[in-house]
Amino acid sequence: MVDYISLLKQNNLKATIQRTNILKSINRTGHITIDEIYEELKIDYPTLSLATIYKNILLMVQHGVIVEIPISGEKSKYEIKKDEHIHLICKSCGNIEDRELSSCNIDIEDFNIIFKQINLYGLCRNCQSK
Amino acid sequence: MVDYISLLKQNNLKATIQRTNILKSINRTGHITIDEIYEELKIDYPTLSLATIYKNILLMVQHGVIVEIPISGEKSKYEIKKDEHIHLICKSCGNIEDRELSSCNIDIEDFNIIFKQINLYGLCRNCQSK
DNA sequence: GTTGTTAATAAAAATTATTATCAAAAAAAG
DNA sequence: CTTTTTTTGATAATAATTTTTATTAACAAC
Ligand SMILES: [Mn+2]
Ligand SMILES: [Mn+2]
Ligand SMILES: [Zn+2]
Ligand SMILES: [Zn+2]
Repeated sequence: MVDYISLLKQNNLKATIQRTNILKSINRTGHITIDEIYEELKIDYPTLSLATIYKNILLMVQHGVIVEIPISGEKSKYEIKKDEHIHLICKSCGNIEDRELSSCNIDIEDFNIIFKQINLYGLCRNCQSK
Repeated sequence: MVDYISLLKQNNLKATIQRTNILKSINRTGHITIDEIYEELKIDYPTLSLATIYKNILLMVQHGVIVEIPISGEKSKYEIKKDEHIHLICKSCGNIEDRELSSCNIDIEDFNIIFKQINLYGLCRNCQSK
């Protein structure tokens, strides 16, 4: 279990109940859209405003707590910031799986890389056997 | 110079003046947003409708003429579909540069890759020396 | 405990982005 | 040339996102 309060404080953000709940949703699913967070949280927390989620997602991205994963043809998903890794995105079931970045050696000249975003689209193991 | 008429026909799309102009904009800039296409084309072609651009961009993506490049924190750009390559995206000047995919060896098990999307964010040569 | 100060939230409004509708124009087929 | 099909432009409708405003929560000073 992750300590969202410390995580937020480490990144100079106050640990409000809204923020910790957003992080809980993100962490539970691994990768999730803003709409999905809203749908999920408003069950237990009906007064929560969608605008608050947008605002806090943006804030937490800016403060490096979470990262955006833009996806071709659909809405961005968000995940807790962690060691760099790549995404295997299944075109059939939509599942997103994390994999080691080490399976991908990159050698670029004349460019100072700050961060990498590697999405591989295809069929997951499950969907291959159907 | 690219033959947009053949390109469209090869992909079972009729070569309208709107479509060839959209492709011309995309090709001239390499990578461009929908808004930028509209701003650019309406100078020479004031009656062109933004809805027509949205409609044709979607259609040309579906027919494999162009591809969407989703980018963290900003609007998607589009480019002519060509051999797979990676993108070097400068966080300072915003420039997008194509590079060979060969500089990146990928070795994944249990996943059937259909296509790859590799964006490297950082500083381009120009912006490094500032 | 009350006040003042600040920050965060919820609700509402405004703005922006995207998609749908449909008549007119253009292109293709016959 | 006439009919049929496709595409476009204009506009309306919807959806997504941002901004504004009013309310509430937190908390230290009095
Ligand atoms: Mn991930
Ligand atoms: Mn490119
Ligand atoms: Zn799958
Ligand atoms: Zn640059």
